Amino acid sequence: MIQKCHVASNFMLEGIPPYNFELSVHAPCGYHWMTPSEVYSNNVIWTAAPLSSAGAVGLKLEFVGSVHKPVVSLTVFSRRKLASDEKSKLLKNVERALGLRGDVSEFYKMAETHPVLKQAVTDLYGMRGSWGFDVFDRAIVALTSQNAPMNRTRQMINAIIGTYGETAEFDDHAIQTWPLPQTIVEVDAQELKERCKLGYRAAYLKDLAKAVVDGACPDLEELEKMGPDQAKKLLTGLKGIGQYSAEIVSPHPGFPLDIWSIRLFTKIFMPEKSWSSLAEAMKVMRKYAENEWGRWRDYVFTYIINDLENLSRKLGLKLGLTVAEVLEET
DNA sequence: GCGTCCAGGTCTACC
DNA sequence: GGTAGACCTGGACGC
Repeated sequence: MIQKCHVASNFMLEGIPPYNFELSVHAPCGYHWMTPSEVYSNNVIWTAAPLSSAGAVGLKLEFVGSVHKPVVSLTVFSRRKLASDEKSKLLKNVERALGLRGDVSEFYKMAETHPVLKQAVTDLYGMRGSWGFDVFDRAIVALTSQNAPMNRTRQMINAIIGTYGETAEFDDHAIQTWPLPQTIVEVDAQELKERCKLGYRAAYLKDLAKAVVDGACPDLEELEKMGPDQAKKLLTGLKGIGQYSAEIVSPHPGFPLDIWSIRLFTKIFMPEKSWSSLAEAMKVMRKYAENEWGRWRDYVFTYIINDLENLSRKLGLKLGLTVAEVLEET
């Protein structure tokens, strides 16, 4: 559905330094920040998000501060004036996705203790690792990442957005964004499977949409209020969401190891160890991440993944997995 | 052009 | 609690 968004509201968002806007919102980990069709140019990003009550809203974010005094000017374009609760939820979700209020000084101090982390922090100074608008789009990314190489994940995501997504027309841009869960609930599972090439994931996606609509799956704000364990337990209780997906969806720190990232992390942090099985490596690496980096383990994950090329070049690490190689391999 | 193999997370059945 | 096999699809590869 196309929403012509004429009504504009402005907000100024201040962050905790250091903050690098481009590194944080421009294709983090080779993916989108909010939606795949967003446009980034010279410290401005045009993107969109789906609001269940008001449809797609256009978002223009312009970085008007500096790394040491970060300020983002946000303009929200909607088809009608947003109610105060809609505005409040939208602002919370955008601020969370920007990671503006996150203080990373403790992480940077911790990173001093390991040469690889130290280098990654130097290369990506001020980057945040947050992304996504709410629980449903994060869950779609998690579901389509299961059992699929990156190219196929992109293909499924593009088909879902292209077929059932919302489009916001604003400020000379037309940005496609995620479908509302209410839309997916109404779609026949077989149609979803065939049109979006989802395979067995179609049933999971439909169940998940129903869970979001019914309230069985809370939004990110509610998940944030829960403890990390409670949020994870709730998410893994949903059909199609296992440990990996729960760590992608949950707003709490996680370490979403998959088949190729486990090779990468064990190579960097446990190069001397040999493994009897992949399952063993996963278990040990997860425990290591929790013990060594605690609440910062998601930052370790994001910084390493985003800095593969630099780390290979500057530290002479034979990771065998630059971004290009990972994309090629997957 | 056709057939085969591979990638990858979760669920289910079974031990 | 641990593990094997099935679930889907597109792309790579060999013939």
